[in-house]
Amino acid sequence: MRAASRVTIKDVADRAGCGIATASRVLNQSGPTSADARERVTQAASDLGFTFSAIGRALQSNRSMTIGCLVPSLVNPVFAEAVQGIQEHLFGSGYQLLIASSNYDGATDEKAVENLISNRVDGLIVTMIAPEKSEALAGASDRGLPVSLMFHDPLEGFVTAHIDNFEAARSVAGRFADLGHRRCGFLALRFSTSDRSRNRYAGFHAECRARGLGDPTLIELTEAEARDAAKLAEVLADHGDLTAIFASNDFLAIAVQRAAQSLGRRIPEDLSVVGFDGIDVGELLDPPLATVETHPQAIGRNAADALLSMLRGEAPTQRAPLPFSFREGATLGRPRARSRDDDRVANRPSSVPPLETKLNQG
Amino acid sequence: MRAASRVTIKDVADRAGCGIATASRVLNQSGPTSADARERVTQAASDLGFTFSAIGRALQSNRSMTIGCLVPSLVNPVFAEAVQGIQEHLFGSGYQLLIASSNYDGATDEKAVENLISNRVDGLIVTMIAPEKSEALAGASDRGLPVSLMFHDPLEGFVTAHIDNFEAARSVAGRFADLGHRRCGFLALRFSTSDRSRNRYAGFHAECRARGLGDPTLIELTEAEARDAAKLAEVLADHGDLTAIFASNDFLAIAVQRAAQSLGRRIPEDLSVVGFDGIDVGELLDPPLATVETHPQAIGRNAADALLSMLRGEAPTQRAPLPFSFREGATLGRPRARSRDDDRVANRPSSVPPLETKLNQG
DNA sequence: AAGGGGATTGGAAACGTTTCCATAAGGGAC
DNA sequence: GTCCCTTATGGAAACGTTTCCAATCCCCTT
Repeated sequence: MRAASRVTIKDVADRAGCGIATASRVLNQSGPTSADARERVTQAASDLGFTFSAIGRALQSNRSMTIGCLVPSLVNPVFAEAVQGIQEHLFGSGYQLLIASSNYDGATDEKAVENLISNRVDGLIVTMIAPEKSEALAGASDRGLPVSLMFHDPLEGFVTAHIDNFEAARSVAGRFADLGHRRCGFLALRFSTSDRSRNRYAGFHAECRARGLGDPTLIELTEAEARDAAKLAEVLADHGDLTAIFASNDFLAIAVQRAAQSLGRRIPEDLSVVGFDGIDVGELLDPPLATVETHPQAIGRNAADALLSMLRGEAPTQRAPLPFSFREGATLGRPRARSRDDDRVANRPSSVPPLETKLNQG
Repeated sequence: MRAASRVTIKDVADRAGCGIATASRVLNQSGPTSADARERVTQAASDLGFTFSAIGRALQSNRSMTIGCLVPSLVNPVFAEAVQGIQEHLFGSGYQLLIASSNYDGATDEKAVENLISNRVDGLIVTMIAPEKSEALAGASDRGLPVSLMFHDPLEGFVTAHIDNFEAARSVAGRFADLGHRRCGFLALRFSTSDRSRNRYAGFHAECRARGLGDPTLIELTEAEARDAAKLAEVLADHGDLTAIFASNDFLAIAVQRAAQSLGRRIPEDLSVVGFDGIDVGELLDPPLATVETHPQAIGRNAADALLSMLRGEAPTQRAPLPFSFREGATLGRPRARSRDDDRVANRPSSVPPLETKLNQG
């Protein structure tokens, strides 16, 4: 089948009875041409159904008009939406999107970046396991390839589209404190490989301290624990003293919510749960998940926008973090009134009545 | 910044003190070379950090090693997962994924395909609004470009990775009939532009008839109605006689579920709801959504696999539809026994106190 | 009428590969 | 010692563009 190999500009020129250069000028409107030539060339091009070969162009211009994008997985709606945001922002810019995913694997990550680079992308938009350790990424950036990060906190030498994880997490701790929670937990998956997760913990931790709650309990989950409701319930049971849990993402929060319910703990009466990301599903749950709402599509757009500006030759400038907001949901409430043996647990000053704080805020 | 423009194979050859051809042969292990030459060339290549230019290769081999993929939107997890499936199947094959999305717009669709084609992709994997009407797609296929469809039902001249929408929908109608439902509705969004939706309706309709239920009510929603809970509730109220609704996808089903609940109709006692796709969220709802469970990632893998086989030169062969299964959930039940004033109930069931619903839920 | 200038035009180089083909070198057999 | 064959090697073409530059053509000015 593979019929008449693609029609090239030479075919067009031949049919129009002119030189290649003229055909190129007409088709690109890139130089002086006579009305006559324009007529013949356009006619010939449409007769033949000619389209430019992006490859020929890329070779000669040394620009592929292609942008490489790497995310951990498209199954996670956060990343899928971000890519969609990039996609939409790029539409009409002439740039195409080459995409790769790593499945949260650091080695695949590195290889994928190398792949993208050897495809001669004009720029990169990535979310990696460890951008700060990627030699491929550093090398690319050093050689002048524009790079835009997504979700990562600011990193020396790169521009990133992100939300302020530290601040966002602080605000959650603040709410916990306002409501009178004293013993809070931070739940993380892949803690060691996610700068976002670590920064969220840092912010959460800082604010807990600042509000006199003492250090929150850091609970690191294995993949297995996160996936298996029974195991997660065990973990939860081990931390029965906690009255509020901040999960480093919504999926974890949802898992916690379900595991807790399966243990017979009511939410939020017995346990408050707050997630992070603000995926749509959260709102459909019963009770709806309280979470830090972010806008992945905006992150994608932002990253794409930053990259395009670099591609235009402008100096890379880090932009302000994107806004986040708190989605109230219904999984966050006051801790149950303490029983008498409460102080047994409390090694923290219980001097500040939660109610007061609350009032101050209003 | 844009430092020392990329190192080419010529640079490697120069440094190794040999000709370009030899360098190429060494690096590709594509011909006879002396141990000596091998040594010098590999050394030079690694010294210089050489990588092949995919563009140069593409130009000369007339193969871009790139596959174009078009889906309506990555925000819909069904498509995002399918793309992830493609992605994973392609990893290691040497092919890269160029991706585009149309936002459910037929014109964008067509343009996107043209874009991909002018990027000289070696093959296409697409889900379009109207593949049967796309000139770009037909043209590409005619010229011998391998094309793999996803989700679409079999279409003359193309290979598709799909599930049997007709059969799947029939099975839903069968369940409705088994449970004693007599008046069923089919809820669709973008009915006119979705062959999947139409085929599902066809199957549903056929089985309803076969089981003596009479024709199901076809309810076509506008985007606005689907998005706005209040409007959807109105629509639902207008069809108060229905005891079971089959929604053409899970998001619609979820919306129906919520709208019905807001009207005070209990699910499944007052209304049975079944969705389609089997997105994960459905299981988290209360009650969990009954749905036709499909596996988008498998569809993506399948499409990619079919495409790769065509790229290997094998004749395109349509494969069997992928399996689907029924996820029981808890939104499907027997219709309520009819009361005498049944027909009156149709509009505004204010008879049911919301509290009751609430209690039943606990 | 000749020269000059602007508007068009086409040849050819360059971009980075692969690969065909011819050449060179080395070794074994006569 | 010659010849032939095998093994290595490098030059050059081709892939589809864009663009520099020189050439041509026309028309206008002097």
